[in-house]
Amino acid sequence: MPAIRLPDGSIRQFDAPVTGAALAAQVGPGLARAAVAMTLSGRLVDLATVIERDADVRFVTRDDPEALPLIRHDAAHVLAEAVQSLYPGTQVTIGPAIENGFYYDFAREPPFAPTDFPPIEAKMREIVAAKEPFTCEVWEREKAIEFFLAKGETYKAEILRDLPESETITLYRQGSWVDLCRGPHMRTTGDVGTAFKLMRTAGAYWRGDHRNKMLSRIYGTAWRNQKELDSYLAMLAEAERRDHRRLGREMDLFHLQDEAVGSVFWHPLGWRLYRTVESYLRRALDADGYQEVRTPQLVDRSLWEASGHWEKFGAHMFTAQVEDEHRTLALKPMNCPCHVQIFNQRVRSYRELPLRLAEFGSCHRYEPSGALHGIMRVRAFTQDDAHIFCTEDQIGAETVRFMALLSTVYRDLGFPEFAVKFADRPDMRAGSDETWDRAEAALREACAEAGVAYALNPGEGAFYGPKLEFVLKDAIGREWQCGTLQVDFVLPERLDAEYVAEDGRRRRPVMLHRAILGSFERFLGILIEQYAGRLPLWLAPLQVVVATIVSDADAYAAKVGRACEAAGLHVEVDTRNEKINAKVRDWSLRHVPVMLVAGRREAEAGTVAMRRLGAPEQEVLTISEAVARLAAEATPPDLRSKAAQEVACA
RNA sequence: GCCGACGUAGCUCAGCGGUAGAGCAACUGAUUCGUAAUCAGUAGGUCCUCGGUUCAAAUCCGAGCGUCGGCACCA
Repeated sequence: MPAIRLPDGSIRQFDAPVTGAALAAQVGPGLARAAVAMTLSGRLVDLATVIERDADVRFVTRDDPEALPLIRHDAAHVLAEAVQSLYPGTQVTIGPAIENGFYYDFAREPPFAPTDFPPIEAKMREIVAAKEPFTCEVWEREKAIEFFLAKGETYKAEILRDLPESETITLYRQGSWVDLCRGPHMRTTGDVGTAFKLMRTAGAYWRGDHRNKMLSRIYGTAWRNQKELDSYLAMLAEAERRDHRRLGREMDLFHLQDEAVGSVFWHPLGWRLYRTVESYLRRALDADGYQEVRTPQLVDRSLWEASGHWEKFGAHMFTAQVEDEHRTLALKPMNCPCHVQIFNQRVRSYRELPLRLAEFGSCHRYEPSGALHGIMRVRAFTQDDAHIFCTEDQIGAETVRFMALLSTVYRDLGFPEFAVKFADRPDMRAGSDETWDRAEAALREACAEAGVAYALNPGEGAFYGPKLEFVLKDAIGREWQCGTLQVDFVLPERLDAEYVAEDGRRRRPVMLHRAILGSFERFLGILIEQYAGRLPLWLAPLQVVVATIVSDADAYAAKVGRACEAAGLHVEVDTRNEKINAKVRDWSLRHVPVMLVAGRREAEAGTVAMRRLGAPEQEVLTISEAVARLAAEATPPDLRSKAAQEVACA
């Protein structure tokens, strides 16, 4: 007979098995009203679950953060019921809770459009108001298949057929509507509440496979209360203002146009930002034992065939024919094979390892049209690429070293936090299973040595080796792989790289492919969004605007501008015949971090009124004080300690 | 590539069969002003492209291109 321990440590003894709901009622009427689910020895289950034996039980109320996935999953069921009652003949497939909401994939021709949302949402609210109880039923597989087939639900039948033998098959009923579902659910559809909203439609392949039929997906968002929903929607609106495509235009950084799809036109200010990051990174690589190289843009197809890229990615490579030579050249889609060519130019000794070859390599890939996204997914981009040729037992030390470098760079550029994923062998791959076992084990051990915690990303490795992915998020929380570290035993073999070992025998080196930013284009897009355009002074391409209040101060403002320039600051002098209000507004909209205002008073006193972007207050300083302060702040982080030392010595 | 939405002035958008519109930006003039929009005037458009329907197309239809949101892809 169950003895049930509650979170406060108290133990309740029962003579017979008891449901969670009954237990809650016994604990107190308030809890019975608030509880929507419970954890039974750590597992989240329905309140209706019968507790048969001794267990730890904790109730989840609707206000708990843990209730959010339940609200969202229940909302997906309510959506499906609403859709099937309004559009008979629509088949249901799957409908999970996701971050911020839920979706449901339906099979229907024609697919749903946002114009269908008002009636669907209205129906959903009816279903919620009806407070239909969720009840769980255990079915036999064959019966369940028959049941769904009889309803014309072929997708559900297919899911059922593919469920492992061991799986208990459960159906959840809400009112007259039934769905195959693993659960858990809350008590009734009423627990979903009213803080939900259908957001958008999308096409999605059945089982995520492009060879399958495309289903019609409806995305929704759902929250515990209206306040949470409102703040989520406000966050999305705010994120729109941070969009790098919008900021790129507002700050005059870059543009894209139809004649060069997927290629960036960098404007002067954007290119300055690019160069600031590039210079910073080049200093970091120079200091960390890398040797920078430069390799060709156009390379004969035979090299790509040898590396295996032609077979796997040939269709996504830009090629060029040379008329009087019988050759096909490809614009390089990546740099690895070229770096191996440099390695292979002479006999290498083990003494040279690890050999780190770096390149800011300009690459072209014919990306599928639907993949393009602003400057974050483009067809022409520049990787901050490097390949480390080393021995198998140097992998750990190189990983430790790389993690230190990457962490420093990310921190300096404003990303103290980042996610790490471990992507292991994909279905389509080069190299034997034994090779993959070794490569994956080596990378796992290297992670342990470097103290890297990661999430698994199964089957997502490169075709030649497992990889770590360093993931950053954009303004609305979409994840982008930026940095990477890949362990490769395959390409050295295919491209016949070797070195002479201590014992005089020839050996294959291991190749570590690694990038920190990934591509400048993507990283700068994320950087712009991360800072919402308000870049720290050292990164801002236009750092200071000197603005006059009256034209009598024009000559003085020019002098202030020259002082800034002399200190290496990127400055512009605004002597337009506009009110200071208008100038402040104009430059604020362009996210210029500092304004130095010069009116009659400042011109007479030899001072400037310094104003930070977005801050209402000002500080009056002498020219030299203002410039010295700004110049110090505009020093890149890696040069700061050095600059401080020089000051100390002087 | 697939599903859907969208494509009108530099930007944001209105117009949805009958001679292309607004606000902001730009340009010109006046104004010399104290920290997020001074006033007035001027100029600016193969209405994405091609084809079709029609007396007449920005508007209706078709195809293409591009962008956006997803899916798939991402060396």
